[in-house]
Amino acid sequence: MDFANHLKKRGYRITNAREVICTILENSGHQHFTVEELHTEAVKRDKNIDLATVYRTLEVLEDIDIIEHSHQVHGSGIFYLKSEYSNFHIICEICKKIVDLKKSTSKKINDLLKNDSDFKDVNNHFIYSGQCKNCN
Amino acid sequence: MDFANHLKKRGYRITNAREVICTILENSGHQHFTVEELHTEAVKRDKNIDLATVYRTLEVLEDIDIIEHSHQVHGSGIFYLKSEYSNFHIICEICKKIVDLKKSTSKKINDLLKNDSDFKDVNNHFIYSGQCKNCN
DNA sequence: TTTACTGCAAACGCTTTGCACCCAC
DNA sequence: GTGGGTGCAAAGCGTTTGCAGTAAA
Repeated sequence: MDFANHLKKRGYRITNAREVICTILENSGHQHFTVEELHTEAVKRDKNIDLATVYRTLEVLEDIDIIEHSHQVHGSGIFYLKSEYSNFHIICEICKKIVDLKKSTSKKINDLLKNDSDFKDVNNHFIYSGQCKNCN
Repeated sequence: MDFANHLKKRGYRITNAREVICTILENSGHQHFTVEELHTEAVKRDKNIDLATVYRTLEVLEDIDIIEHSHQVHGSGIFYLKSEYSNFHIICEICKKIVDLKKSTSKKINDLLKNDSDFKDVNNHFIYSGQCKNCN
């Protein structure tokens, strides 16, 4: 679970910005972050960390398979720890809570798409939205 | 099928820009357009039509339920005639062809999402992507 | 010492908006 | 005549990039 070490092993340098962002992610549980949120957290620990650096660090962490990102239909990208338990996500338009869908659901959706359209490697980098039970 | 008339009935004015865009859409079959593509077509018929006007006209046509739009994960929005036969769409990352998924598939996906997450009114305004059969 | 990484600022692509003029009604 | 619609230009938003300076190795 030492992300900085993963970076090192893969030939990336350990810098303060990267350590800060890794620490935030390591302690995040399985929270979903916008880049802004992550930047805000990072700045609390080092006020010089730039938004561009956050973007670049996230790109690196995605490259070494620590995190993944998805896109919302409206609004910014969402970053979170890569997990073997989930693929697809859904966000409540009202309370903004993000729910991870079960991997089995993701698989069923991919199968449906494949059978209907004959496409392969269907992209899952977007976030469904709707209204959750509590908001109805 | 007279979109300009629909506009009138709903209290919107008929302007040249609106007529031009309606004509393009009426003759489009069930093509999927980016705003750029639609603007390029519109300019062929009246070189003064502005991109902003295209956006505003599309908003109006969506309001009166003639068209719908979806978002790509990367790139611009896609506009098309509203249809009772399809909901979800998938685009080939390679050849850019857009395929309409069967409404039954859309429904099954919505049901899966609903059962897994307990969300309702699941958004379908995005476009899946993948690689189509011909491109593999 | 070397060059990967950084902060900063500017540019990106798509979309929306403010405004004064114009024309459909 | 009135105000809804327009073209134009500028700004918006999230993201990416160019660059010269900095610091990890």
